[in-house]
Amino acid sequence: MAQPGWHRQLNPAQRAAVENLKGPLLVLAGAGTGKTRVVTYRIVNLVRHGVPAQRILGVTFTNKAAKEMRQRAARLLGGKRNQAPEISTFHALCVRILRRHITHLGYPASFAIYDRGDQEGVARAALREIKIATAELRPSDLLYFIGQWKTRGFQPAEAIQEAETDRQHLAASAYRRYQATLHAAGAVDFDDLLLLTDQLFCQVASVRRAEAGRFDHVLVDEYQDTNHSQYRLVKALAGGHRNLCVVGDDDQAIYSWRGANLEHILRFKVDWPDAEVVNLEKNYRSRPEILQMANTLITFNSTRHDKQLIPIRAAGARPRILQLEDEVEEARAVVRDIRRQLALGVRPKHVAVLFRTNEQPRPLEAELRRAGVPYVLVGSMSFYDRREVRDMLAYLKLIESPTDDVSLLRIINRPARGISQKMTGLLTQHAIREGVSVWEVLPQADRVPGVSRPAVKAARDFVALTGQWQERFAHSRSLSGTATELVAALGYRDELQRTYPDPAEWEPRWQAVEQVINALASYQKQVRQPSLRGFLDAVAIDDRQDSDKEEKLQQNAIALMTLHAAKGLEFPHVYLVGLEENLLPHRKAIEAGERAVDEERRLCYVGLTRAQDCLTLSLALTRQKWGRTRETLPSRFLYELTGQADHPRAPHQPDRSARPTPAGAGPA
DNA sequence: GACTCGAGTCCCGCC
DNA sequence: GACTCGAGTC
Repeated sequence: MAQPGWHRQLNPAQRAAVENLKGPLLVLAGAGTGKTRVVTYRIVNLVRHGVPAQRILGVTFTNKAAKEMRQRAARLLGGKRNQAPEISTFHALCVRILRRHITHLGYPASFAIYDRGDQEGVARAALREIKIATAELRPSDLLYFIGQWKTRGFQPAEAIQEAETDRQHLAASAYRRYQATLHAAGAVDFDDLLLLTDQLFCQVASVRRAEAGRFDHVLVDEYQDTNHSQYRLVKALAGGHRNLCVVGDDDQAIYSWRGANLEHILRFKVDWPDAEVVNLEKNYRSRPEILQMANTLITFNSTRHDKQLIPIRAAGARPRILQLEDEVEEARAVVRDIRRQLALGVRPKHVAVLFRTNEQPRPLEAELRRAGVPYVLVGSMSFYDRREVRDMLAYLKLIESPTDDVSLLRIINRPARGISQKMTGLLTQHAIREGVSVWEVLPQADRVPGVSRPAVKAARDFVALTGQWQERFAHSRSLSGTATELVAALGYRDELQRTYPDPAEWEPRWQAVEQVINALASYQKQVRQPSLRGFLDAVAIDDRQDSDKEEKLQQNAIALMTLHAAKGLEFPHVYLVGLEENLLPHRKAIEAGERAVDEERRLCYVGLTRAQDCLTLSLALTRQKWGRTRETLPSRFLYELTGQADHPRAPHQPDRSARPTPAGAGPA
């Protein structure tokens, strides 16, 4: 068979990964070794060899990755829509599976998906119900514990067994309550999407067979980031045909804190003994000087597949290290340098500033604004946190799933309709006692002791109103049109104007409402069979149709983002700021011990390997922390990556008098 | 029950 | 520095 043109563009290792089509395959791909290209070409090659595209499943972790892969595959396959492979994130895949089969687990098919804000409400209520003072355990702490358990696959019963400290015991019993509340409300949280799908596959063999039977080939990107449930899902989906290809890099495992287990990629050969292994080491992205730093740094980690990134590109500039007085000076120096590059003709979109924590970009933003340099802060999802947006979504959620108590309680008196907090409290308590949702109590509010007559009427009116809009949405030909009518009928705009007389206050809030409707409009334009539930699912799993962030990234602007958000991306010019002890590696990681610091080192490694041509590292000698100026210490990673640390694993002795002279360090 | 005020704590990262 | 929480006050 004649080889298509792209075949010649692959090196032997890549070709092996693309051509070996049968059975399990592990592709260990370092940073910048053409991983995405290999996955996409492999899909294309499968289709060339007669596998129907829709029988191929590609799984990624982020929507961005899924979108990119989908677009590339479509381009190479000639873009026939009915010929598209199924490429989605783990979460999107699970939502689709659960929508079809979740009734087996006793949840309604119209289950709501709770986001972080909703979860906090449920957590708070759970703590209150079992009489745990928030001083002992705050809702956010509880959610942290629950997240830890869920991403490791623990049900409440197992969590109770597993609990050691007092706090863990409290949290474990609150977890049981929390889960019961979700179940009663017909709702699931984000982690449940994976957990329940796994549970479904275990308990209902016919469902597992049906879902696994939809595909002949499964490909998984970033396999080193799979958690317990994801690992089991992959096994369940690929166990029959065994045509499983996983791609990953153990040196880029940076998500253990959300349950990712490096073991999964390290033991792939044990799980699939007949697996072939392909190593991709040739790096097409970065200059050798950058790779040398990255290679040197990562050897300080002990548990890893021993491999090196081999540079393909010609020599370039040596990475620089800037040392500044404080974080404001650091921001100034970085922005000054960026402007210099821009003046030389570098395009803004080719520059990224990377940092460890979300408080770091503040001074950078200030400097960039002052300098008039266009920038985009990637990953801060403030829009969907806004009160007005959450109100609108709560209305839509309630219309879609009336048993969703969190949404109901959010808007039952917004705009004010005479159901006071006290009345709501009585209704909620009654619902808990009866073991039903608040929605079911409302029509019989008169039977609840203490509820006033006007409140009874208001409750009934509210039920009627919701029912009416359920009807209208059910028969709606334009979701955004109906939503516009809903907002008008609610008098939401008047309410905003009443609450915030100053136009500077209410206008942006009103615009937020309009943006929800815009998002709905763009959703129904993009999807073949739009539904309210489909829109809410997309919003919940972050598959934002209006994703203006991404548009901005395409636009010509400097990208500001965390190291975690930068994974998978590349830029000609990269600035990695804040290379200080307690920041990178983060204080919490240092306290947690060596393994956690290893993950920080991988995080730093991810940052270094984002750079194609120019890499600049920086640190500040002092930094504001909680309102006080504190002295900092240079990051141990600076000593390691410049080859100034003893090897391997020299005990790190932070010492201000023995400041490193990291090559090229000095004021800008 | 709504309010102020001071103490104590603090967000590391995200689908 | 910003935020939450609980004590204390009206």
